[in-house]
Amino acid sequence: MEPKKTSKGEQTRAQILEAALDLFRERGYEQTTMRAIAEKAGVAVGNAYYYFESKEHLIQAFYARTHEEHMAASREVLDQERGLRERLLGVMRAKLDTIMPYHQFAGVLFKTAANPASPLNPFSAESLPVRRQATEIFAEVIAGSDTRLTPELAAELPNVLWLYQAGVILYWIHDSSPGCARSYRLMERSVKLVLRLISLFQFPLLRPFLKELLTMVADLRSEPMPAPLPAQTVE
Amino acid sequence: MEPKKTSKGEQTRAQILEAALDLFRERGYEQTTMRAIAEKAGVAVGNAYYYFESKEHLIQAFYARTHEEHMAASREVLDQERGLRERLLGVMRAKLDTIMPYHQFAGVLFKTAANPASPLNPFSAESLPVRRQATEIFAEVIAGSDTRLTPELAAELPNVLWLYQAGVILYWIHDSSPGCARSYRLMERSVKLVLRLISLFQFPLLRPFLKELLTMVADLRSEPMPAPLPAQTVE
DNA sequence: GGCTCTACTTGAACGCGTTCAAGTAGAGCC
DNA sequence: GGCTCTACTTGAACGCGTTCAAGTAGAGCC
Repeated sequence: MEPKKTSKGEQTRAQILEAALDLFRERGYEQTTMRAIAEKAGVAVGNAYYYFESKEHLIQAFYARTHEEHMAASREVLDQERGLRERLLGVMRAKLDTIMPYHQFAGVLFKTAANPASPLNPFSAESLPVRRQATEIFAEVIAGSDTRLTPELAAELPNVLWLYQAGVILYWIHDSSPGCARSYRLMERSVKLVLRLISLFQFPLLRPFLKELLTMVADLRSEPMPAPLPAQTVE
Repeated sequence: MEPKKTSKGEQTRAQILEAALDLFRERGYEQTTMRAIAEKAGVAVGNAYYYFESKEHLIQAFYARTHEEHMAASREVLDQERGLRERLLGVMRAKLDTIMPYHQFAGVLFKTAANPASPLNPFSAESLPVRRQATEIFAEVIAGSDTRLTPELAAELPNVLWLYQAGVILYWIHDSSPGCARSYRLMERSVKLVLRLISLFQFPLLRPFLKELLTMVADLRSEPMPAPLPAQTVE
């Protein structure tokens, strides 16, 4: 639409981003300097800051990339499978598969992502859109399956599953078994447990318990996580 | 025992640490420079590095301090109460109470603690002693209570409770409600749920489920979390 | 009193993320 | 062709964590 305004800038932006991601892959995040990125991209250091607020913000691009890959991979699974088990398992496996190539710098990613003041923080307002999208995948896992759930459970479950997924990723980040085999095992076994839990909760006996759990979760989510503390500045 | 060897050095070390903690409280972690710490302590910058490997390592001291306070506070509760509910609630409340004064720089704490390559990481080999101690508190919560649990559950539950506690702290870190009221509410409500879960698991109906859950948890814990990835250097 | 050894201490210098004042190049208008 | 405006670009400089070569002071020994 406005090719004049963007084309040149967009190109520079892309050059910087590619240079950054290449170098991150090659030698890791910490070992990559902004000077090196600028040099590889053929621009001045200052220019990188014209396009990206900070070194951390360069990660956000990579983040988005992974997310999109996962969405695509999930779509395939969800178009194929009808069983709740297969759908959940497929989506979870797709997630691990997508992030596997980046395992070596997962730590840094997580470190910045975990900072409450960071825009990369998955609970932050800035990443709400991505979080919502990710939750929607789980909503689809449930909605498109041949298993019928009580409405209350179906309403809150996607958020719980998103949290569950975050837990698995947390384990994965710390996992250095070959090929992250332990993470895959955790994922498979815990999916089974999650499904058992879900079917258990259909028992009337457990209804009051489920109800309390769900209202708690919903209540805690109700007020969106507030903005980063003003006192705390990101470095 | 060796007062000669240590006294002078220990004193300098203490000076630096106090200066650091004071400044952290006053203006936060990021805003405090090593130069400022050194100046306040009346030593040269380089000297601070003789006693502490890095700025991050200064946090570890604070970490240890909090942990000890919590142990003391828990002991009081555990000496008083016999009910499982009261004991767990008391220990969890003590935890929040202990860390509350440091809420403002919890973010930074967590950020470094979350880095798999950091010595502060609660899963790291370096913090195993503290983790074990913390888990032992939960073991005592159970052992000293008037509630009888199946041996398998009693064996694995402390670890699960430690993880549960970590989850609550994670929420607290991101909580900016006044006085962290939401965190306290989460804690109280989730303790109730945990207790219900525990009693639910005494039903024979749920035994196989419990068994699978426990073997999974035990299995994942069995191999200790390996050393930090070699590729990943801490900045 | 001098020698040696060890535990501590210094501060200049380095590397790197980030900022900012000073450009520059092209588009649009006259 | 010149004027102006905007989008982009530059690289020197700053601040801060960290390192390191060069001390220094006291203890123990002769």
